[in-house]
Amino acid sequence: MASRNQLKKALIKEGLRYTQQRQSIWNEICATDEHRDAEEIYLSLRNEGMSVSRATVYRTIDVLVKNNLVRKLELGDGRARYEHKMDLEHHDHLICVQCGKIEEFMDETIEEIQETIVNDLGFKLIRHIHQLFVICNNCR
Amino acid sequence: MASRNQLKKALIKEGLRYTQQRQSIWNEICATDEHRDAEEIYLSLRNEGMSVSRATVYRTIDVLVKNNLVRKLELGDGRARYEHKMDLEHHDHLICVQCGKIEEFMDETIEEIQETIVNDLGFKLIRHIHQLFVICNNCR
DNA sequence: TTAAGTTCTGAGACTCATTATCAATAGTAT
DNA sequence: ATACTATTGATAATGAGTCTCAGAACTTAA
Repeated sequence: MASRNQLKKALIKEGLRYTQQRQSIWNEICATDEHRDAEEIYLSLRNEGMSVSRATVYRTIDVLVKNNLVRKLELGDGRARYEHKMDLEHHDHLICVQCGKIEEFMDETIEEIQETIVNDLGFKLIRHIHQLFVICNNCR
Repeated sequence: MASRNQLKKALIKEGLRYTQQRQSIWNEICATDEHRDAEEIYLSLRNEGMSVSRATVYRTIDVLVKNNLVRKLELGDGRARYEHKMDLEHHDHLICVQCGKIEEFMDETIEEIQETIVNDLGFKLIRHIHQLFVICNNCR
């Protein structure tokens, strides 16, 4: 469920107004656990009769990403996918190179090793991308 | 050093001809350990007086990537970077979000855990992307 | 509640990396 | 050489994402 408060908090923090379009876009992203691109999100909204423009979808997603309500996934195919961050635990992704299905994984040991690698170099870890491209069980 | 034989082998495998342009591009990519984008590689070639077109640079890089002579890096900023794979050991990347500097890392344990995760799901690991976005020691 | 000021929105123009097109050129085989 | 095939370069096209700007929708002050 999309939280109205989380959205409002983010908008206030950015000095932006609370609008119907912004709420709809946030709702739409929270409506599924799929990993959709901006166009898919836009078309879903249009199908539901919402009147929003592509520009507003992109603009709003930017705000949501910046405020940690949404995660942007770059899979290297030129279209970013988005997932809401309502469920709090961090995870990374498995992507089937045949059917495109995306699943999630999380390994505490990997997370720790990453930190160690970065700290040992005297760097500071900001974020990471860890994607496993696979052939899934349905496609073998 | 760019290996002429490796290139020729790849071209034969693909049913393609050995040409001066293709050799120059392969040479140029092997000339440094930097992580350059297609435009930078193209401009270096032009600066050295080679006559190649952007189109040929892109086309040749595709062949090199497909045949494992070159690795393509997608950093999420819309420009792919390329590195030759002359030195055989696998590695992943650290990218400074401030200055853009790219370094390499490798951790055997992470590699093993990845395999385990994928195998336990009954999938087959094809390739992976593991990028640590950091603030490097120069930028802190 | 109106006027004045501000922010949002939508439509479409624009950007920029990459890909496609196609005529001219170069390589290959007979 | 001749005929055939692949390659190249110039440029047009593509497509995801961003920018622009005029009109719409809020907000605030009077």
